[in-house]
Amino acid sequence: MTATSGPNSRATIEDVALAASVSVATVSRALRGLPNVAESTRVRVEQVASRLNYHAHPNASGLASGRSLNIAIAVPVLNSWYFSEVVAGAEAVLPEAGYSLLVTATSSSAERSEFVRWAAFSGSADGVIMVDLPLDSNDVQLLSRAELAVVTTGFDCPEFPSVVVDNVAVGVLATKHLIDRGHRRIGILTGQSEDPLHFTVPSDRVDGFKRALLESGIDFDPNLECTGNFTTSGGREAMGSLLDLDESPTAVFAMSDEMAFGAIWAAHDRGLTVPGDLAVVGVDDHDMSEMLGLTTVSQQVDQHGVVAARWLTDGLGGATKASESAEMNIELVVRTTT
Amino acid sequence: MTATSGPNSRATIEDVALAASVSVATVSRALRGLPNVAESTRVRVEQVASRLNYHAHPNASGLASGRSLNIAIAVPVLNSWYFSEVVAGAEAVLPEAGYSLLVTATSSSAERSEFVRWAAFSGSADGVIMVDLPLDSNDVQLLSRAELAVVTTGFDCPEFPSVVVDNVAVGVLATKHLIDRGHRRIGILTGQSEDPLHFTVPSDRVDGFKRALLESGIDFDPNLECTGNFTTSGGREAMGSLLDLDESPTAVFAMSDEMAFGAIWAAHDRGLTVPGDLAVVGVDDHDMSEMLGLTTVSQQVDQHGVVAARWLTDGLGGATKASESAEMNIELVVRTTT
DNA sequence: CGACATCATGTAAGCGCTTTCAGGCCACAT
DNA sequence: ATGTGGCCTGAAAGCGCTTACATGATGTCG
Repeated sequence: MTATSGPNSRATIEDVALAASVSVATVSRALRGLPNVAESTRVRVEQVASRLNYHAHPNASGLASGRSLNIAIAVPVLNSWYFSEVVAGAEAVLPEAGYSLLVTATSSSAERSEFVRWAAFSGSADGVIMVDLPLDSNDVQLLSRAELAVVTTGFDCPEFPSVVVDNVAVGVLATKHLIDRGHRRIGILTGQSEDPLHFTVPSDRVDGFKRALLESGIDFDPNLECTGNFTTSGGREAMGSLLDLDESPTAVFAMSDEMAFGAIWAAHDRGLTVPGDLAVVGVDDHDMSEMLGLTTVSQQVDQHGVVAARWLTDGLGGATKASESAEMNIELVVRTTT
Repeated sequence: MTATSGPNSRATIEDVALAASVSVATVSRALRGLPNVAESTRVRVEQVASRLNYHAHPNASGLASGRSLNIAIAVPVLNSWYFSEVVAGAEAVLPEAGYSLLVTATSSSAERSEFVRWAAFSGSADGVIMVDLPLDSNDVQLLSRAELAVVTTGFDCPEFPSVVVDNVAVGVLATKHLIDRGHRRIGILTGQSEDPLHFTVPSDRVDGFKRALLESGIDFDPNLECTGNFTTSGGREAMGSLLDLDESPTAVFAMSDEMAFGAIWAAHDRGLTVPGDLAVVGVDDHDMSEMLGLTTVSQQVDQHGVVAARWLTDGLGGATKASESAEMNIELVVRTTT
């Protein structure tokens, strides 16, 4: 049909220009809504482009303009409820701004650094969202030097805008709730004990836990702290070991709903009732929490992704803001496990 | 440091060439492991490249070579256990082959078509994985014409290699198990009743269900079929309506674990015990299924993503196979809900 | 010892866009 | 008429790579 190509090969801007009897420059301007194009010309070009199924080749336009129209998101793992919510949130808003989402899982510190180098030097993405992957100073340096927009989620990074939650407040809220219910011997299920990534969420929540105890005059008992790795099975094991203690807790603060599920499971394993023998409060408001009646500190996780992505696209659009940080809301949802 | 650029801007192949005292062509060849490069030269180039933090600009190399080194994956939604497993599986193997993953959620038929057009004409990706998104003939045509590798997952597409499960067998397996346990009045929780996408998984599983009943001489009762939309809350509602029937079922086949969770919930709502008053079998082997003791037909979902991705990268690597289809294993995992 | 592969390297022509720069055209004021 | 400015458009120079193709330097063999 067209002068230079059959229907099989992709139409180029030149095909469109030829068919519309204008120059490639005009096609480029018309299709991108740039000013200084006569309305009649624009319409004609758009019609031809659509007829030819023309899509600008991203590599070519990216090379010429220096922009890739990609946003890269890095998460520790993909197949976990929390991270897939964040990714889904980001994915939901990026297309509106014309961006695509490159997804990478970086489970180790080495992989994270490799990702940072790639993001900083390859030009694959115009912006980066780091989810729960604290950056070391080298990472920060590389990312700052690159002409790259960066937003972090789940941890505060002074150098970049961050989407965060007040995790101390999360710990306080959950723990106070248990104390209000009359509990004095309260266990806590944390994330990793030793964290090579220096992820502060667990320690902040522990701090909140301790603060709430302190304010109520309850001594913190280190024996009641146990690591559940943020997983259901980890929570089950951790809770199991707490329940097998001579003086086992009557309530537990699990710092993720998944660990809370494991805690409930461990209680059932031992014939204990929830909340009769063990009260449980989690964090997240996981899809399954309502069904299980789990009391939890809700954070709208997908919104973390949405906010991070918006921040990036807005910044890229021009209004590059200084590094602020957005604090997301939390809310105690009381159900039947407390 | 280098001749043409400070440490802030990305190093180009020319910087490397200059620093290594060779031509850009040699750098290109050396770094990509092409033949006809002296070993000493290759080593030197690699050292310089590494020192300069050089990464080939993907847009530039993509434009020149016609390859993008991206794989695009499209799923109906991202924040669902099933799809995040598939995506995670694909993401896990692509980096090995040098590919990045572009993730898109296309919840409607219009979005799916838009994705197909984009994939076929933009050149953003060298390959595409369509997950549970049946293609219409127009989609197939566009994708075939584009020089694009395509793999489908979750449905059989004669034109492209497909990663599938024998869903009739799934239905038979689950239903027979319930019949073997002595149940005669068995309900079924299906996906959407009307599916604009022509997604055959639900109907195949219903077929298996009916076949198993037939083989045991049990009449199929349409009143016992209800739609749960593959979600926990949908399953709860659907199961609720079945349990409120005059002649309610003593067992139910939920065609996803999430709906099965909802079914268990609905039983608890009414003070019924599982499996005493209601036996439940699901499909998937969701992370949470073990904890809830759910009997289920397991399919290694993440492997679907792995197989699809490998197929793509292998094919792209040269050995482009004809459109075969890989049938993934299923297995009944008996736990305490039956 | 000259002819001819063989290997290592360089030269240069694009890949399909964006963007700067330089007109051409027309309306309007002078 | 002449000048002036505002619009619209086209020509052309890259963006940073890959990849024929050309070239020189070796080595091999009759």
